[in-house]
Amino acid sequence: MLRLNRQTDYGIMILTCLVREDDKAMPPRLLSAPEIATASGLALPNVSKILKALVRGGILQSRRGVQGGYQLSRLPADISIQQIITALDGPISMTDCAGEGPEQCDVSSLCPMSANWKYINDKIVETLESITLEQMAIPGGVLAAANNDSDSTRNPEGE
Amino acid sequence: MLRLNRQTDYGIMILTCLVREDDKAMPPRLLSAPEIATASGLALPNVSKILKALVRGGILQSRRGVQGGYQLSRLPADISIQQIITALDGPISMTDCAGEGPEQCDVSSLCPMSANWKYINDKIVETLESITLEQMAIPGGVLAAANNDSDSTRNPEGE
DNA sequence: CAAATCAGGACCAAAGTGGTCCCCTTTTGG
DNA sequence: CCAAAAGGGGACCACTTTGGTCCTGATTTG
Repeated sequence: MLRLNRQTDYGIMILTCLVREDDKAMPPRLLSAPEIATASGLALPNVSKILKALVRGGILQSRRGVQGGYQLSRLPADISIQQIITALDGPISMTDCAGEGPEQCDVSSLCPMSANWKYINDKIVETLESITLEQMAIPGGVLAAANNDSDSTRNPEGE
Repeated sequence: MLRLNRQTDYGIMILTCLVREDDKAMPPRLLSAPEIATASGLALPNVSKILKALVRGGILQSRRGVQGGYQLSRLPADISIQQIITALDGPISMTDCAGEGPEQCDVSSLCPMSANWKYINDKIVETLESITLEQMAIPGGVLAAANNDSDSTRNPEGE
């Protein structure tokens, strides 16, 4: 089915919640895990686990202690879906052939597909890299961006 | 990791073997499961399972009985990677949101992402639909096709 | 009728995923 | 200086999925 795992799905949902919260409170403040759990409607332990992974992946910044919490480490327009998927699900690699490492197929003599898989993999990464969290956070945002600017993948100053 | 399962990987490998065998024996003959297992270097029971699924998915045709076997049901240029993946791994659907059925997110009120996911999903299906088995069967075939036919080529210095 | 061959599905071990919990460190404020 | 509020890092386990094999039945040929 080529499905990304539920943690990743939730993670993107959580991040879109953060974007909307930031829009509300313009001097963006830190949100604690319990607050984010409430806002997203998900269970706290799970939300907490996902938030930690997003920090490790460089998507979020955190502060400990009383009044601590999480915030985006970059503008929503500078965070791609690809980066989020990589943070929560590891690097995209459709097959072993398509991966980065030295893990060759053991049947590489029979397999002329390696370069082809790499190309396909790159194409998909490219697609996911071109979608930003900012677009994802508004209904129809991805489609609108695709219509407005069908050539270049990123627009300099959003909206 | 967004990886397709091993059956699918093997399936595509098997099909590229079939393409090459067809090229050898120009009046394309039926190949039995044991022959295909030998040609592909995979274990017979597993190859057999995959071949059956490919028949069910309309990629292969089969004939039973003595001298029976399998052959492609269309020309390699008319079989897309997308069709093969669908036959072996079900329809592509990155998230529940992106699926076809009436399976709405239960939190759809909080979730403006549904249309966005569908768009992303379509984009990936489109990519995989544009790659043919014929291209996949020759080393560098996909890249060559992409260079020749630059319908929507991205920046060459993209990397 | 026997042999070859595909069809369908049962079955099980192994791996992966999802979700929760625990204990530790950091920070703030009385 | 200590207690409370928060995040950090894993361990842990139940559940599902996947990978692979095998068995039984249906077709076809000679």
